[in-house]
Amino acid sequence: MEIKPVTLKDIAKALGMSTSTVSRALNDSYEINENTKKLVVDYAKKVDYRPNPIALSLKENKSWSIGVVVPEVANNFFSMAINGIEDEANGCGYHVVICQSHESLEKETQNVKHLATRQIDGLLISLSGKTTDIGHIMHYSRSPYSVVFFDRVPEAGNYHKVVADNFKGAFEATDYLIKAKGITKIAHVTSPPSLSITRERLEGYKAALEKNGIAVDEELIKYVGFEPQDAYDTVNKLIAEKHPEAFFVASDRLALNCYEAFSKHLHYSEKTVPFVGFTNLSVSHLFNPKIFTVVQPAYEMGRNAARILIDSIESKKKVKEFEMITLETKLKFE
Amino acid sequence: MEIKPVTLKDIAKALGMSTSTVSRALNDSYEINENTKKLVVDYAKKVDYRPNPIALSLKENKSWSIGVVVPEVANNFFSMAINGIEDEANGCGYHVVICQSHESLEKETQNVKHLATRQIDGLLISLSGKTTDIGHIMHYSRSPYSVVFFDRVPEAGNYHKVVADNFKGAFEATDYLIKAKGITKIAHVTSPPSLSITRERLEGYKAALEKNGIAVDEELIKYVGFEPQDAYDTVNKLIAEKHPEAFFVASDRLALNCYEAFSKHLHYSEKTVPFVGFTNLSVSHLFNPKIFTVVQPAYEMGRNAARILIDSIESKKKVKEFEMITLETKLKFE
DNA sequence: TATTTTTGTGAAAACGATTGCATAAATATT
DNA sequence: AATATTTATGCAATCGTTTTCACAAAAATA
Repeated sequence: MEIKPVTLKDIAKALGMSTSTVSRALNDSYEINENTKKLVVDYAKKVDYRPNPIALSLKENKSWSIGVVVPEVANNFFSMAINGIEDEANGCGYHVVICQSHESLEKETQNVKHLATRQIDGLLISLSGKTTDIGHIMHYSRSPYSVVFFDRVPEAGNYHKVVADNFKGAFEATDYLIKAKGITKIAHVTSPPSLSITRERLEGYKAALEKNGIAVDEELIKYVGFEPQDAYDTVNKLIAEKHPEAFFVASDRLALNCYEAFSKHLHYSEKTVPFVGFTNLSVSHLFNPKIFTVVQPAYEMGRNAARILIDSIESKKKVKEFEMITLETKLKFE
Repeated sequence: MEIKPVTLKDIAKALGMSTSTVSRALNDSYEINENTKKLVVDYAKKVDYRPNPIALSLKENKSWSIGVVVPEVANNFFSMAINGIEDEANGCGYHVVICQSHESLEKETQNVKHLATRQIDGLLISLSGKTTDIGHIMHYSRSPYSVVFFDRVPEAGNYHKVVADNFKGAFEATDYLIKAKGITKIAHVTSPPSLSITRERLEGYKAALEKNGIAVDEELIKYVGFEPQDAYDTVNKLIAEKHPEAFFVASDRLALNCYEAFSKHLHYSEKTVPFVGFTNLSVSHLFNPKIFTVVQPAYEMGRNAARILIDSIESKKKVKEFEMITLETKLKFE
């Protein structure tokens, strides 16, 4: 049953013309006689001719595919972001190749190299937790304009970036705990300080404390790696040693791990110790004890990142500029 | 900074030989002199030569990519399955192109056609909720051996398939409710009957009832569409009219929607009315009231499906056979 | 009617790789 | 020394398109 696709040559032979004529007819070239055109177009439709995109790619040096590197796919934030990326890219005729760095720099480097070899037209990337510099990424990209960083972005340098307003989101969450709940001793559990999101959210947290005249207690701030056990231990230790009046956990996966430990301390969770997480879990409102969330516009971030990338790929302009988009987070505190 | 990749021709020119020699040297052909080989290989490494996969694809009529069509990416089961697919495929040098049908037959047809046009070497697909026949899928595939169905598979016909043991999973869950909890009035809320998973899980549910000498009450069995509101209404109605002693919801997304309505009926959920869902939510154990789950081996299903597909693509054998793999589910009832 | 212009078409090169075939040079065999 | 064989390399075709160039035939102009 192996079906062999129809080629230009097949059509040319069947119609007794040259491939050039057929090609031009299908591309509606002005040079081709209307009758010939109609003949070709009708026949092509009849045999369900579809141009071989691989041949086109070779000719045009364009793969019509964009690469995506994220730490994990099975993560609410990233799967929703990928959703947005797919929608935007597919709508523009691109397809999307996804790779996972699993928070490893080596894997991330491999991914980027593999994608480059695959002739992607551009790259969307959210950095791994171990990444501190982006030489390996820029080295394999066609140009600095064919890379868009999202969520976890490099600090310095001119690049396309799409991020959530992490500072503001963290500020508002913290401010709310202080203002509405009258809480001052808020633990902040966060990801490695190498990540942009870590620093920005921490700054938001600190700013809210300071604005409300509360001294920052460094012992309430904990950096945690990506092992679930680290999260459990950290929460248990915080509870034992510091008795925080609220928890604010700064990233998606981390929040769930911390929550797990938190929810086991019944004397804590059953009292009104609010638990806030920067997370995109769609079912957070079903948790009990309650989990308050700072929600990132994941889908929109993905969609915007893809939009910028495609614009940049397709722009013929010599003089380009880097775009930076910051999207608002939303408190889900009901 | 636009970097142009090094080609065979570039190397040939630089080294004053023909592209054929360079190609053969890099492919370690026995015909090439060892000195020449070394010269070429060293130079290639120096300039970071990487063969253009698009040119290779064109030559070999092989894209080294496989297509995946699922109803939704942002769904625990599917994102974990995709995880398995990616791992297996990437390990074998393939990349993966993902499309979402959003439970629509039209979208599914578009996706399959688009992927076919993209020259994919094979297809992994989990059918949309509206799909009742697979003509549109087989029409666009290279051969029936280059398609693997997983999770939601067509009933009849010889095809590659990877599924969970839905019957057994549903049977065990139901049997447990009866045996361990002494419950007889169990509501079964499920997806459209066109889906294989719906029918198999329903059969498991019924078989467990019958084995325990409980008559099947058709009014306790509800088919629900994909709108969240349908799920809410169904649960509310069931509670109002039938007062079930337990809920068993047969699919991932559906279970969460039903649970949402269920958890609002405090007089219900606070009593010991068990809620069971066929779901892969990683955080189900954090829910309160408790949610019991029948967990599918999503990662393994994806991995196996990709494995079968790639074996089938790469097998040179003329005589092939269809593979059917059934993996065990796991009760998370602690 | 002779010349120019327009119109429509085909041959061939290009994209980057592989590979069957031809062939020159080096070596082995008689 | 003459022939046969091996070794190492290059030429050219191929995969499916697009596109430049060339060039007939037809139409328009002189």
